[in-house]
Amino acid sequence: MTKKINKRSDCPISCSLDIWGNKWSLLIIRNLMFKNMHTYGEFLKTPEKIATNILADRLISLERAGLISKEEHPESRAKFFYTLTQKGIDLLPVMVEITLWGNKYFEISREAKAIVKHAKHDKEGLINSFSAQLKKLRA
Amino acid sequence: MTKKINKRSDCPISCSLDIWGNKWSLLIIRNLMFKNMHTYGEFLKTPEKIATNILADRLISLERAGLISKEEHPESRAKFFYTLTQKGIDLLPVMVEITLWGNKYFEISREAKAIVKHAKHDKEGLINSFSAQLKKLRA
DNA sequence: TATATTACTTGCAAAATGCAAGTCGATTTC
DNA sequence: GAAATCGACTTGCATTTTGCAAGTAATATA
Repeated sequence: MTKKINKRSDCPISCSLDIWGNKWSLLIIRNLMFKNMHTYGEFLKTPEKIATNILADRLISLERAGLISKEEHPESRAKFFYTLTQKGIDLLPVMVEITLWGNKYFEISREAKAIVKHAKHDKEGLINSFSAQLKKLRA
Repeated sequence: MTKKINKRSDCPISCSLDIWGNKWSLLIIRNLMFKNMHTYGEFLKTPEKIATNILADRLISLERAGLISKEEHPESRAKFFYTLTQKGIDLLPVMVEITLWGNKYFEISREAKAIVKHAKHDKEGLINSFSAQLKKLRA
């Protein structure tokens, strides 16, 4: 397991990276935030193909950092239901800006373009609407 | 040297992380963007203490990705002068949102708080003013 | 009761990161 | 103008992180 996070400095960017500055954490956040995915199995099936041990590790560290929460699945006791905490939901502006930047410099999927379009037209509205939806999941 | 980047998917977030989704790249961008640092030696002296070989590696990969540019130093032929390209400057909104998120969840430096204050008061103005300044450096 | 799902764990290989020391050309000092 | 210093790396090796493949254990389904 990845060992405890030690802050490198008191810079907000450095502190943020200490938590989610790696190849996979923000993709898990993305799945929870924009793709309506909530289970281990769904995260595994993603096109980026995260390795199962890494996924397990990242889920623990994101939970420890307070960005996500692991709860009983409403429909099956064989699964768990992961959601974003408020701290995780608060990454929405970051995720939207990354999406806009990525859109400017890469060929991206139709699905992502829909979010880009919404963001360009009404960024605040997009963030508020996703934020409201995500909060509903945390009953 | 880190090997060639291979895109994991056509998701803008995934593509972005393929370029700068690691512990150090955004800190180098931060140094160029907010701290008026432009040389190898300045990057090394940062409180986060990047290892010299990693710094060299990240500089090459950021340059290859088109986010930074390495030029002659205006004052000495013993140094090089690194600047952000437009692609790098375009990360300003991402960096500002990360800073705001970091501010919400960590104890941060006075210096960073000044940027936070400016961003909260007039985000667009902050971005435009930094953007203009950074462009001037690219003569 | 047998097979399949789901969420992991484990063992090992490969890649990335980190540390300390060394190189090499440009500048500064004596 | 030779010697020391500076600045930007490179190199070798240890540690940590990531990745792959296979296995396990608790539900759930047939």
